[in-house]
Amino acid sequence: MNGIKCKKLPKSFYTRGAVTVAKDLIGKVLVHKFDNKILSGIIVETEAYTGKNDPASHSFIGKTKRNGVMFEEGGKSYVYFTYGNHYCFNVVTGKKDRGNAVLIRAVQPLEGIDIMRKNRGTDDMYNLTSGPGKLAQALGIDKKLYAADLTGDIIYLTESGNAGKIRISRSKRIGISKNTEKLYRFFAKDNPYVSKVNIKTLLKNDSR
DNA sequence: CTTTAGATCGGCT
DNA sequence: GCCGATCTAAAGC
Repeated sequence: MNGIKCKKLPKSFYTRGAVTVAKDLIGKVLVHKFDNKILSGIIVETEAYTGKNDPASHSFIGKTKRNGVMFEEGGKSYVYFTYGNHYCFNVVTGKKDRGNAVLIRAVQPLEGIDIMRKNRGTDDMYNLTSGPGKLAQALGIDKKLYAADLTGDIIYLTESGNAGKIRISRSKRIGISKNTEKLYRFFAKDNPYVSKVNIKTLLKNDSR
């Protein structure tokens, strides 16, 4: 039972382009009902991936078994497993067959913080959800949520009361090697729960 | 404090 | 076989 304004985001929120949705997602709340408990966090960092125009996107190469849900209409979840250890959570956006998605890179823990600590095996608040692999682990997100309906009751996103107060910055994306010039990363300025970025990562993208 | 290397596995270029 | 929309631990300065 989350107190204040918790209006679920409608389907129409998701059927727009990935870049627009990525920006609008900053300050929204990600909710997962896990083991009959509510786990939630305020989204503070996202990245847009725009399908066939975007060599960095998983959907760039066309539809495969792995990325299939990216080609559905916006409003589903795309969860993928990478580097042998990590799940990452994405929101599918745009119209059918566009292959657009937004990677949720960091959230600020809101509800169920004790469970998140247990899931992550640390008590450090700033290390619970400050990265795409970390937040998936903290919120208990895995392959079972692949293609889940984001307007359903298991995993969904809501409005929050104070979204208007957040200042949004943008930058190049992190951890990719193609199409690195695009400013498709959005994050809440000066928020300590944003993923820790080594300046050199951005410089490295820059110089090559 | 900064930097590097290793872990680890599913999907495919 | 190869590589990745990452994270962590441990070595280096």
